[in-house]
Amino acid sequence: MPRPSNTEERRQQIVLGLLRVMSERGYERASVNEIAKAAGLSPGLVHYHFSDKQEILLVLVEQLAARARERVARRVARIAPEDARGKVEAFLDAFLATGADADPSAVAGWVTISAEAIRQPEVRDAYEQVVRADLEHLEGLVASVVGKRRARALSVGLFAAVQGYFVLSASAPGLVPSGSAAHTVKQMAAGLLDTATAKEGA
Amino acid sequence: MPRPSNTEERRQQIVLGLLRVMSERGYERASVNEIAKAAGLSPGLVHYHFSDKQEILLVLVEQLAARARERVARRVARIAPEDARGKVEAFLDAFLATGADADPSAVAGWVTISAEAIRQPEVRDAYEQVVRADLEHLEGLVASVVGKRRARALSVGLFAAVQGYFVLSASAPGLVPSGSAAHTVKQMAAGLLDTATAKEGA
Amino acid sequence: MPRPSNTEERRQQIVLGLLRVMSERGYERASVNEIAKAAGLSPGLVHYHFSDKQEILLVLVEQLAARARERVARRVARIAPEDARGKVEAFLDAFLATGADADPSAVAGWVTISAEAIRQPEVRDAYEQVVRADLEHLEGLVASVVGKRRARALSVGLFAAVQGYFVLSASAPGLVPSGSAAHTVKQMAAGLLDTATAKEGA
Amino acid sequence: MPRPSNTEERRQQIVLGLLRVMSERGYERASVNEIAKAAGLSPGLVHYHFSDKQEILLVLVEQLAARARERVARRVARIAPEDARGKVEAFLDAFLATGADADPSAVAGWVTISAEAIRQPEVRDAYEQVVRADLEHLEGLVASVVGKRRARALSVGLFAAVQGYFVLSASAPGLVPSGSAAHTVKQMAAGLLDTATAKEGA
DNA sequence: CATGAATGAGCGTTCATTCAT
DNA sequence: AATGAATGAACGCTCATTCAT
Repeated sequence: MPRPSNTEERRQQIVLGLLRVMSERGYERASVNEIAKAAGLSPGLVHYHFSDKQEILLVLVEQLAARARERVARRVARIAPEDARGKVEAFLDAFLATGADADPSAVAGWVTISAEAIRQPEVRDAYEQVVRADLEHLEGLVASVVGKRRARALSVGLFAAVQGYFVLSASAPGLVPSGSAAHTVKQMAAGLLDTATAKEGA
Repeated sequence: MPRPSNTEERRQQIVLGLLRVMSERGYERASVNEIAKAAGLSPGLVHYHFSDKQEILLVLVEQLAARARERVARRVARIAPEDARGKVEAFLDAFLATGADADPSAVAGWVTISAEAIRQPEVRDAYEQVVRADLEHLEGLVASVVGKRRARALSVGLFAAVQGYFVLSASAPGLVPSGSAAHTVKQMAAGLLDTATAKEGA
Repeated sequence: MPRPSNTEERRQQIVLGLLRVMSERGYERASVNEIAKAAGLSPGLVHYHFSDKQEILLVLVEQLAARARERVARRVARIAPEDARGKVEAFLDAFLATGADADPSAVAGWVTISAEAIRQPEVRDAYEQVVRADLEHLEGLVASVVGKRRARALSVGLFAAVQGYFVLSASAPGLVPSGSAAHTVKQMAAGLLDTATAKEGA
Repeated sequence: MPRPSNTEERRQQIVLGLLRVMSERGYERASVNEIAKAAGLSPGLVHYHFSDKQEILLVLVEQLAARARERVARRVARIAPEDARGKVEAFLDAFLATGADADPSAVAGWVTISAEAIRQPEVRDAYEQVVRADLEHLEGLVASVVGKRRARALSVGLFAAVQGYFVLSASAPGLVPSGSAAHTVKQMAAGLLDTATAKEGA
């Protein structure tokens, strides 16, 4: 009787090992040996479970995205169905109220992934797909407030603000007043939605 | 008669070589040999003019910052002294109206630098110093509109939006509607400033 | 009641797996995992049935030799007992009329084995033993025509030509006119045997 | 004043280092570290002068071929212009009278290259090109004796015999009677040329 | 100032072999 | 018999850095 497969568990360990090492040393400097050590495994095993280092990164992208989607879904679900603005705020809170402050290594990892997306086409594809999905979600929520025509640009703006807070909190942590991110971005959202609604009404 | 020093010219070439290579391959993968080739120089000369690879990066950070400061100064100077809101918009335009679209390699380089700032303390210090200076400038402009008390958080929010647009346009270029960045961020600014002014007035 | 042993069948599968992989990738690059996959077995099983990779190769050498011996025996048996020259030609046909053209992977495998024989003493021993047996067979046939004294050198020459055709057809396949090998080597044999017979008669 | 380039000298050392190590351990087992050691150089320098290990092999193929061409040219040049058969024999002597016996590592290297040609397309191309050039030379000499029509098949046969002697002397050295190779192949040549001439005359 | 050869540590990856099940 | 996860050494290759000229 063969030993029961523990492949998924091992892949998990390795992906989390990459996140840990990468958030401290970046992707290039996260050597496979260190990833293995962080995962408590032998170096050879990493390549038994992943065809190459990039594959680990791609799985990590997907996992971080899934975590975020869950957080968003949970928060948005709590909002009353007719409260369209509340859902937009819930979306933003999901990213900023806990994300940026609560899990610095995930934020650092995400910023690192953004930079890797610039030069690794496969990473870029994965990154774009994740961002596109998030954006479409947000765009839908925004459209309920201001209509479809203006939703795209507004949601990109709000999402950019979120990403920008990630970058600043990871790369220049001393400069972001603690706890201000969610509040400020929601204010931006309110301003954008008001303006757009007013125009729409005109 | 000693030949006139060309040190500064050489350093310039090398720094621009790094920017070029780095925007295509990232910092770690930008080998000194490639930097030298991009600069039209021999590899050995790079270490004659810089003590190590990181020093080139630090100079690049400062140069990109200086370029941005000049663009900002030029635009803000054109605004009527009493038009406080106009100056905020000029600041944002300086970063987004030309920056993100017009010089993709500088944007890619800046995003790469943000990620390197996460793990290289010296890079982080340089990055923070640059961001702090920009933020203080923006904060001053914002304070003229809404007062000192609220200026800090608002300016960080606007600056985050700018950084976020940089990241999105470098890492997921298909997703940012072309030309929308400056307009949207200025809308955000208007909303924030209106809200804050109203509160202040209250 | 113990299940009947399938050891021999498994060893067969593995040896043929090695031949398949080796003819495409060479011996060193034929990984045990690939051999197992080609054999339809699990990697661990390979080392259950063989102590190491080299042992598979040694068995393969013996099997390819056995195949060749059978082909030779079959063809030679068809020749009239008194037709000594006919037997020499039958021997050569056994190697070249079908071998080189009909089973490219066996030819590639044999050429690969020749090269491995240069550095692995155990492989060299196995290879030498096989070649010696073939040579002794051929030498016997040649001796019936020209006498024992000259048979050794002549049979080595003919055998060398056979091996040379193997190499050329495996390594530079475009250069050997299709179907010419058996004919040309038999012409060589005829020339050698004529000359030697004439000298012998003198 | 820069140091004068010694690139060609270094490349020579490295190529000869590969030949030495490869003739003892095969191509795959000839590690870059060992090649460097055999060449008296540091490991990193190998990749400074060659883009990869295969490039060293390709240069070696060309060098071994050049050596052989020179030996052939020297011997053939000594033969009287009208002595067509003598030139064929000189060609064969160039490969077998000294080659096989005198430089075992070159022979072992060549046999190794033949085997590598089976799986590395670039090696195959280089190998085929070398063999084609040699064959065309021999074919021209043979054609002077028997006419163009029969020359191709005969020259391939003789060349195969030469290659076969290389293989046997490298891989099963005990089985080739010392000094017999050149003599036997020349006998084969004589037989082939006689037969073909007779037919041609018919 | 400038060259480009040289160094050696470290990287991602492969792999024969072992072993718990 | 059989599985496939696990190991760790070795490989080809890259690279920041040094240095003789």
